[in-house]
Amino acid sequence: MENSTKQFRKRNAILEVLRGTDTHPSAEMVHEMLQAEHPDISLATVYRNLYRFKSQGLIQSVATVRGIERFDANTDPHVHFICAGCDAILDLHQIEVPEVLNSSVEKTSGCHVQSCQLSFTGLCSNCH
Amino acid sequence: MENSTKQFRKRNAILEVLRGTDTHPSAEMVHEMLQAEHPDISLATVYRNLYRFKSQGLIQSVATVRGIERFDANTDPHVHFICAGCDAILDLHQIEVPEVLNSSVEKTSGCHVQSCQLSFTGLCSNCH
DNA sequence: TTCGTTGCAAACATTTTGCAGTTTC
DNA sequence: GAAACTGCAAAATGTTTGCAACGAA
Repeated sequence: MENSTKQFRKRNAILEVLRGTDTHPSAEMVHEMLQAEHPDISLATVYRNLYRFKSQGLIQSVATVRGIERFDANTDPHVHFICAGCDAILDLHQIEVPEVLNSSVEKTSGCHVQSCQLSFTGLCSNCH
Repeated sequence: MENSTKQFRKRNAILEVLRGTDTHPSAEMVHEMLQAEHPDISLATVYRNLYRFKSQGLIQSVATVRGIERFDANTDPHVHFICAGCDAILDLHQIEVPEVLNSSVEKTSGCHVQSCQLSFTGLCSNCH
């Protein structure tokens, strides 16, 4: 399977859009961002491939804002800020994800921890 | 406005259901939990009142699991565990919400922070 | 020819809304 | 009578799926 063949051009374009942005877009935003290069791409294809990438661990879903799922090709644990004004999702690379707590959670709860999400909500600099 | 009058019986019942559980139910779960006492309650009423409570700050939406919003009448900051197996949401009272980071986030990002959410994902004790 | 990918349209699930009927003040 | 709450059904929204067509192996 060679991923640069025509067969996978659209699939790759979707992944590249996600990898080339830090806006944590929704399926529809990805679709819009592809219009210039792939005006004939269907929203169903975007959804299908986002689902596939997520299953493969190539991307992650970082939040659901106003009922809309938002995606991120950066699967390293990192912190997010979600703006209640404009629905922007920003990366907060300065803040550390408290994964050190994972074992503490497992001990006190009996749960098996796979991941840890930390996010802040408020108004971004454009909205306040 | 007396909240025990007949006019508000259903509204209060919805809030009481939420206050009496720690299962972080969805709108439909709340609706089901009300069937015994209020078999004639409509799902629209549940949705309308959940929206109202949320606007009033009486409840909060803690997560969207498989596209379904989940609610919590406990609005104190606390940590959640979300089970990928059975979709249960558990409170992790032992772990502290790192709100101390709020000012640090504000300084480094220029955002105005209103709240901070920390959650862990994995498998609960019933699912592993 | 077999398999995988796509576009389109239909289906689906969750949530919201318009409206008429009822209760409260 | 005005305002608020509710049930019902319809609408709206985001997402998934069936199917036929096409392209690659």
